[in-house]
Amino acid sequence: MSRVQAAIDHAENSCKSRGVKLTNKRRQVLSGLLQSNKAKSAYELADYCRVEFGEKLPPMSVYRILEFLQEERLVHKLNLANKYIACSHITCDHDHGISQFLICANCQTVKEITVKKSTMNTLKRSVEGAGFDLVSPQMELNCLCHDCKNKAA
Amino acid sequence: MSRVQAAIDHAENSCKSRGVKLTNKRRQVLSGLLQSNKAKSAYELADYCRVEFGEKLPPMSVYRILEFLQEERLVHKLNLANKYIACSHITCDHDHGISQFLICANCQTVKEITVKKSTMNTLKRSVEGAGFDLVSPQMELNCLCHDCKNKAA
DNA sequence: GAAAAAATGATATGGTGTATCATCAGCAAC
DNA sequence: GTTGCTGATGATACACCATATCATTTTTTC
Repeated sequence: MSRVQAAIDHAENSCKSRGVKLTNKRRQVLSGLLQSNKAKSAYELADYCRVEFGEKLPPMSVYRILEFLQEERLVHKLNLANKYIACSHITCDHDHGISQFLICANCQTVKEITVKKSTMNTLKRSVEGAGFDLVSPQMELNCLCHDCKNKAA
Repeated sequence: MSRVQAAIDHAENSCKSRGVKLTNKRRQVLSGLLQSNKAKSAYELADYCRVEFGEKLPPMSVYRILEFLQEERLVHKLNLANKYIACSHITCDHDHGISQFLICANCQTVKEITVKKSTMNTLKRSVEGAGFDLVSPQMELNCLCHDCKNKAA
């Protein structure tokens, strides 16, 4: 079974146990995100569903579906790029920690890494010292992946 | 002399020594950013100039001016909010270090803090371990300032 | 199978940003 | 001083991301 199929199956179970439905369109959008490790925009996902499944899916619906998938913690929104990506921990059962996203500014490849609690605590203290609280510990970092770096050289 | 005026004078000198011109409109846009500690969009700055100076300033020009101000390191773009803010180190002569921006998700107030080199190096190593390079060490953190936190409570 | 709820479609619109071409202001050289 | 160059600004059009609103379809529930 493919990695994508495994993740979708897992998402299916997760939704069932939470009493919500992973409909066909939702599954299609999710598969569009799983099928690559690049961040995709809502409009790109609409295109993907049209091309791949012959479904006409208006952008509005994609946004609603993405919102649903975020609530179910299956998808992250990358505010830095206005794009979306599948959570890399879909197939984990345990609640995962704090995510940082490394976004390649050239090819949009995204890698999700987790931070050490101690580093996060240091950061939190420093933010609170400045009179602020972290709303979301999610950090997005503008990067260049080594593939693109090598091609550029 | 006001804090804003001092910063503008300093920017004026800096531009002169770099052989570029801080024109009237550029000065107005910069003052719009200096005059508050909130991040502002290009369109908000256009409005500010219209109201404050009676200048009709098309958004296009604002973007060009912001680009110029960024090149002169007088202004930062906050990609997380699609807004702009004056560099808090305009009046420093020395080259300043790595900036983190704490952005209040509620009121848009921004605080620019600098990170310890050691923390940044830890982060850099962890990013490189994942096969990426940091393009810009600028980090933007989604926060809630204590003012807004207290009001909400 | 009718009423209620959830999901999706259709249309319009707003915010951010860029591409392109035209115009204007300052300044150098003659 | 006017010709021509360069940098700065204006005007128009458009692309992309996102939301508001109302209509329609599908699914549950009783």
